[in-house]
Amino acid sequence: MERGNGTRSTGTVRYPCTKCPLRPLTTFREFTPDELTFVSRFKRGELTVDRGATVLAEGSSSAHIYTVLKGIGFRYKLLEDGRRQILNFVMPGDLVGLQSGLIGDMQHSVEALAPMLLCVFERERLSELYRNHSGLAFDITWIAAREEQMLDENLLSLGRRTAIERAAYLLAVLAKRIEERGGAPLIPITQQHVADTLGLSLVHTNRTLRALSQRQLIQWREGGCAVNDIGGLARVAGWEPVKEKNRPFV
Amino acid sequence: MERGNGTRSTGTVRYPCTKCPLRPLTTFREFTPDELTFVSRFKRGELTVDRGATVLAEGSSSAHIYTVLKGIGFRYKLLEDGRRQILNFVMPGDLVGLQSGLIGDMQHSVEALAPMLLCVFERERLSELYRNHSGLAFDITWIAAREEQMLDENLLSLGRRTAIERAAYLLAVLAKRIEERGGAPLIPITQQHVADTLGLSLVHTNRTLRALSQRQLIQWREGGCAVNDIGGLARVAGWEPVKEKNRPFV
DNA sequence: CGCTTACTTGAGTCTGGTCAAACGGGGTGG
DNA sequence: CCACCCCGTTTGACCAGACTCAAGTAAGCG
Repeated sequence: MERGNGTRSTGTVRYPCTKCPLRPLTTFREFTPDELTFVSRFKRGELTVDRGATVLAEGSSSAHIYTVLKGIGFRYKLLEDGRRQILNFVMPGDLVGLQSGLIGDMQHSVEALAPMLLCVFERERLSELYRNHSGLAFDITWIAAREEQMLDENLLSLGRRTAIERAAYLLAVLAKRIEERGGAPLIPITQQHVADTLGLSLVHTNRTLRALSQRQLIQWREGGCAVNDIGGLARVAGWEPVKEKNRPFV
Repeated sequence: MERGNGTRSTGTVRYPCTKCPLRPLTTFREFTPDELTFVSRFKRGELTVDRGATVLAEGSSSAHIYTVLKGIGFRYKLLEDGRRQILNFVMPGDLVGLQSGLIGDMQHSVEALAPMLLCVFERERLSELYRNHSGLAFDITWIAAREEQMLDENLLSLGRRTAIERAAYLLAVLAKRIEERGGAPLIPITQQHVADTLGLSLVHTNRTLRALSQRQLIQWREGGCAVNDIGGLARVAGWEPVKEKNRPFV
């Protein structure tokens, strides 16, 4: 049950907000010049996190809030005896640490699945944002509500879908989200991650994934899962993907 | 699989914000006079919903947002074939319909478990709130983040807890939330609701609840579940209840 | 009194869990 | 260069927790 600790470093700012790698993507909305100026000052630095390293740990209360610029991570919780549940995955445009930023301390941990680059904001200045840029404040709430929707979907999955439906749903969603962000069609995940997301054992997860492979819907490779047919997966899961557009981000 | 449709009526305003039944509870924070004035104007009416009636339906896009004043409801989603998953319960102080208010349409339904009284706000005026009362805007985000935390816990439960742990966790949380709001120590729930929350079959839920009864932790009565020992349930679940204080609400 | 709703209980089945072992690729130290 | 090890994946055999089907009970109601 070894979980690496890797590197976690704050380097120089390589991406000023004016060159934010998110803005070109059609998934995301535009900023007004005014907002852009504010956000530029709001940003305090960048954080790089290696695969397997921890971004935020349960119980800690970070002074920062992050926006994912690159890479993929996952949020998870542990039970006393080590059972792990992955709650959701975070991708470019998602906020990390909002819960601790607002309520106090983190009730979950975040770990990088693929090398991540995060934009750092100071939690202290959040109220300033709320006071002076209600549009951005609105966006933050929007993002929180969107996360809530995803969690709702995940709960439906865990509670009422069969193993193969769950797996199909998970991979379809991940592939879609990666695709929307212009990423390669390879989900950098191990079967242990899938198991901990779906609430299944590793062995049964493996058999379930093989079943999906045999139906030509996915291929398992070194380094992750290649999705051949998002629509096919969605059909297995009984789920209808909806393309997301003009999503806000900060 | 019959699910009643009941009554859903908008009556006169019985509780002006100055006499809001939530404010006396220690769980909730105080308003500033300024905020109180604004919220009073923000409130557009009250909505009464019978037990079993629908507050909001999946797919609809309501022009309103609600705060629960009295009663208990639950949010749920359905799969094509009728499988139902209860996502969470809403209680006094919780916001209902925020997702549709921000993002567009509801991705889940809300039904009353015990007769509900809700405070009605217009979605249109939300941006006004964000512009002029950043404190309240902050609170709304706080509430959304808190809901996220609860969903995280529920996911952990569904994914990694055993049947009896899940049941104990659910009942402990519900009892605690009801208690904090000054309610009677009786959860007005049927075993079918419990089953649909825990992702279990009705039969297995029944056996699991009997096990909790035999351990003297709960008693099942006509009308719901009486919790004898929240701490005991929490211990079974491997969960630590944390008392919530000064929770914001709108 | 018959009907419905909610809870119980029994019996047999099956999905998914556990234990155990093996395989294959990549890295490392001898 | 090879032996060894580690990690992630794969497979088999067996077990158990949870599901389904079926039937029965008890309380509430028109």
